[in-house]
Amino acid sequence: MPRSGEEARRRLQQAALELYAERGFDRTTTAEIAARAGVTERTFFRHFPDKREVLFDGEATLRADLTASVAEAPDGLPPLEILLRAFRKAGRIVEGNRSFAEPRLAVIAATPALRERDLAKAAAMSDALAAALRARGVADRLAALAAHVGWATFHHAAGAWIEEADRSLDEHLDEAFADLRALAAETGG
Amino acid sequence: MPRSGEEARRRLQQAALELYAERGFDRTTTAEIAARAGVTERTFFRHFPDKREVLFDGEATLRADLTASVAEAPDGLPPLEILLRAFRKAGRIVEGNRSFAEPRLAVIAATPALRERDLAKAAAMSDALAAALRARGVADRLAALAAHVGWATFHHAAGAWIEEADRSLDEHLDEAFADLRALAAETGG
DNA sequence: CCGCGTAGTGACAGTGACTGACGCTACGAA
DNA sequence: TTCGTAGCGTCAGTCACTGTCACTACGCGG
Repeated sequence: MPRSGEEARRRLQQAALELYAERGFDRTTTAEIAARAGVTERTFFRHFPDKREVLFDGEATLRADLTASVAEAPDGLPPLEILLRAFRKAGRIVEGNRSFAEPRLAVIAATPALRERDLAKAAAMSDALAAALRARGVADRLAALAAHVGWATFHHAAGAWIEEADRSLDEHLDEAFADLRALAAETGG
Repeated sequence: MPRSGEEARRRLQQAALELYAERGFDRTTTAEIAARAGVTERTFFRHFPDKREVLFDGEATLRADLTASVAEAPDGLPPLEILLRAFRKAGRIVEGNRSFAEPRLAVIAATPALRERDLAKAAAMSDALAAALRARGVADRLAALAAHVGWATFHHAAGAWIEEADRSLDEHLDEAFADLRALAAETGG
């Protein structure tokens, strides 16, 4: 069949997303995904380590992009501002994949096993962002906290963007970070 | 009353923990766990929904205890203070299970699949604590934030308590929450 | 134009997690 | 004693995932 393995990879992702959305994650077999993509089950596992990972393929690239942005940010900015700029830049790529991101989020929300994987990815992302901040001289615990809260805020903004189609991801990002600042300004009680 | 299948359940947990620690999680089969516990593999899955869950059996009880403590706390206390008191009370039970908790943490830290489950349990715990706080009238987003941060702090204190045997869990809890207050008092940078 | 290495794949066998169904047995209540 | 039932054993089956080998289409140097 086709010489480029990248082609089969994309077909597998598309087929998996469709089937997960149609029948649900648990009632979809990897053999069915492979069949719809026009390959064998064995090829599925050559491209993806397991049945869940097929929905999280972009995470490694996104993580690399974000940490690179953090590293390149101008000096003198507070941690959350550095992160917001990185999110805005990466958001352009995310915004182009809306037709994939939308059903993807719905499927993840409906499947405990996928929510679990999503949490693990979020943790890995937080760790990577914290390391990138520390490399810029941000204090240890502050870097961890900023990375954690920052990613959670991005995650939240992305969800809001999916639900509210007519506004841009940037708008949702700005709003979410504004909410965060307001929340932090409250003196608790 | 049931014909004490609770006995088999405890033997299964003990056997699983031992085998995971000896050979590692991936190289332990559920059949081996069952054999060491003196039952069949089928019985393992009657007590636990999957191979991971056998290490997280106390979580539901702990969650119930904590949310009950939150509900019963006196009025007028700030959210984090309510949580700290709940953690102290629940900590007494945790402290009695040190011989189980110690190898358990080591195995979880060494196994990606178990770390994933651990994150999911933490998320469930945060949600439950946030709901308990909201039931007391704590504002929506503040409840979520306090629950999240509070549980993370408890988790951290429990880890420190495992590593440093000679000090009590209460001491570690107080120290962790003191650190948290200091961190919050810093005006960023 | 011709071998020749290699990346992507198909085919097949095998392991192990997990499920459903059925029957047995010990215990407790009537 | 009898009967209901909870816990368990046994067996068969599905499906996620892995190791291995052979094949085929290209890419490259000759």
